[in-house]
Amino acid sequence: MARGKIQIKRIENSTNRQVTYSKRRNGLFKKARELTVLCDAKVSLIMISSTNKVQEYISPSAISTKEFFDQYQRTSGIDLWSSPYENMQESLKKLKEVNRNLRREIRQRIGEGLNGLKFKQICALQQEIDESLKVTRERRLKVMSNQIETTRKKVRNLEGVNSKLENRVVAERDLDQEDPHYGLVDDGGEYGSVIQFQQGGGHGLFAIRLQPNGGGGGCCGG
Amino acid sequence: MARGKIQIKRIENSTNRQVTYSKRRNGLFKKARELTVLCDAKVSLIMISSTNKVQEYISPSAISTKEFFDQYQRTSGIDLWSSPYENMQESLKKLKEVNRNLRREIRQRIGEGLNGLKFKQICALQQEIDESLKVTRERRLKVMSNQIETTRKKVRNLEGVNSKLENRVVAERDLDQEDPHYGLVDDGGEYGSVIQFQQGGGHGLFAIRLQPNGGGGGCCGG
DNA sequence: AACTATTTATAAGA
DNA sequence: TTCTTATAAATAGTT
Repeated sequence: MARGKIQIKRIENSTNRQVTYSKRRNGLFKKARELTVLCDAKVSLIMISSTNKVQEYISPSAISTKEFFDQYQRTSGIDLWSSPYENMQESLKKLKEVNRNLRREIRQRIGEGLNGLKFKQICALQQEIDESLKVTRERRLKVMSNQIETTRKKVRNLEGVNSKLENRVVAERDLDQEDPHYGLVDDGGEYGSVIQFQQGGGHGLFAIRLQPNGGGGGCCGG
Repeated sequence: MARGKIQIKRIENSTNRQVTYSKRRNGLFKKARELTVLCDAKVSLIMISSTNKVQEYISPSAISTKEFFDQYQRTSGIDLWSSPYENMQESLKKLKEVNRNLRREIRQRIGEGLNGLKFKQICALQQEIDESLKVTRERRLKVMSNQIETTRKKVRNLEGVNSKLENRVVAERDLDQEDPHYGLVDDGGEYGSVIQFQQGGGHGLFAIRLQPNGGGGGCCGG
């Protein structure tokens, strides 16, 4: 199905046959796994190569172990059943093979081969991200505290200026009896908590209130 | 694998799941058949849909094997599992036990029993959280926008008051030649972006800048 | 074991 | 279910 269409008939070249078997076997296993997950189905897939190597996939939810082994035995290679001893030896071999496969699947699930993305790495990365989020949050806390302090100073300064100006005006008013009624417009604002942002970008500016314990900000908190 | 990539996870919509099962089942059967022919392999493929319909493919050679083995058992009457090779039986038992454990581990990794917490549930919960985070974020955006606008008005008001007061003072200065040097202290602050918080508590106040795309907030993105 | 030009499989929509 | 079709995946032949 690539670099040329092929006829579906036995591949005569042994090496090619082996290679193709290996590739397609993996493809088939993958498809079986996907079907299992996507469609909530149970799948049992057993393959025996022309060199008599057995590999199988069984969806985790599939059948009971006993049923599986019964089926497994029934579909196993024939000429190996000539005696109870050989039968057992073969069973051992196959069980070992199954074990290998199961282990591989676990490895894959843990992520040692899953699409090159290692689950553990992802976990580690997640932790790193969480950590740096924490650091960033604390740094932001500091910066913001400074900004708050700076702004408070500015506000105090501004209020001071206002006050002086007002005094000046009041003094003047006292002199010429006019009543300009200038003053601070107070609609409940608390200038002690004004925050000054000195940012250039046109990005959305946001404010959130952190919980007293300093929690907030994070997510998926661990 | 078409008209869009899909995640390999259970298809929640029942109809879609059925359709996909049907399509992929056929695909899998076809692949199994091809493998059988191309590589001279034996394949047993059994699928049980989520509606408990069973369908299977067994390569012709495997069928003969199966038949042969069934026949062998029927005619010989030999119980393959009660031979004199107890040590082997023991090994088999142990391997079965290991297999069971491995299977359980796989099931757990898939999430069907992980500490009573179902992985799927966790995923769903995560999505819910993400959704509500989004809603909350948008609501916050609105509130904050209002606060920003309110504050801008206040600042404009304050600036207007200052300006008038200054004019008054300048006019007065012009009259009496004094030089009080009053004025707005400007150390780079941009009053157009001042935000006024009208909150009572003594909690830490925080500001974060949202990304333009409104992304942020999410984590563990799936 | 990689690469890549092709062929297949298939998701979404009818 | 089946058909269509744009797109994702699988893989045959090659290195």
